[in-house]
Amino acid sequence: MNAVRLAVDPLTAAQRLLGATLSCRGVDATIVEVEAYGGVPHGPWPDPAAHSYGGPTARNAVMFGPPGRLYTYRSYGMHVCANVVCGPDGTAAAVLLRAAVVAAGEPVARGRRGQVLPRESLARGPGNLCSALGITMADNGIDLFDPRSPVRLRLGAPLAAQAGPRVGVSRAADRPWRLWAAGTPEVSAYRRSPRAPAPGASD
DNA sequence: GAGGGGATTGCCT
DNA sequence: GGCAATCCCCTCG
Repeated sequence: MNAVRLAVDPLTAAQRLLGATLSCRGVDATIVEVEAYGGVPHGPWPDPAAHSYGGPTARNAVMFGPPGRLYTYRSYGMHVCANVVCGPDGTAAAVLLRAAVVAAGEPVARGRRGQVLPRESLARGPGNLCSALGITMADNGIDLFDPRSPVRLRLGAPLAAQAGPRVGVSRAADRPWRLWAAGTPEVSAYRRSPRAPAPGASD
């Protein structure tokens, strides 16, 4: 079981997910950009920007469960974003998948995106990644290492990573928990949240 | 039961 | 760079 390799802190898990292959409904994609998220204030990785910061709720319950599961949430009412749960069972942590390179099933991915796009844009951005792979809210909580699952994850040799601040978060905006594979054009553009305090302000 | 916010995206000027 | 689209979920009364 590869899930044990994710039973670690979110930043280490994020590093291990760079270069991993995600397979879903006819498309294989190599993960090239991720963001680490932690949990509750008094847990091992307090993170004010994480959905799990306020404790378990119906929405974020999967984040508190065992590693290797898929945590999906709806963003701004229209996009689905996918996370890989990490950390030991009982802790809250996850890694948001922000961009991937489509390695197989490109016509399927193009059909889902429904428009003419350059190859590197097919799964760039967390919402677009889920769209290209066909991941929906119904996939929340599934085991990514179960051969029967419609969404599968295969860990490989991690890629060389660069780090920077997370995109779009309004709290702990300067924490460098966004990792991407050096030199790939598929990584999403950096946008600071409109609600984030000025750069350099304390968490 | 109502109200507000958000780990986004693409199109507008 | 600005902004609208859109839907849970969470919080509060």
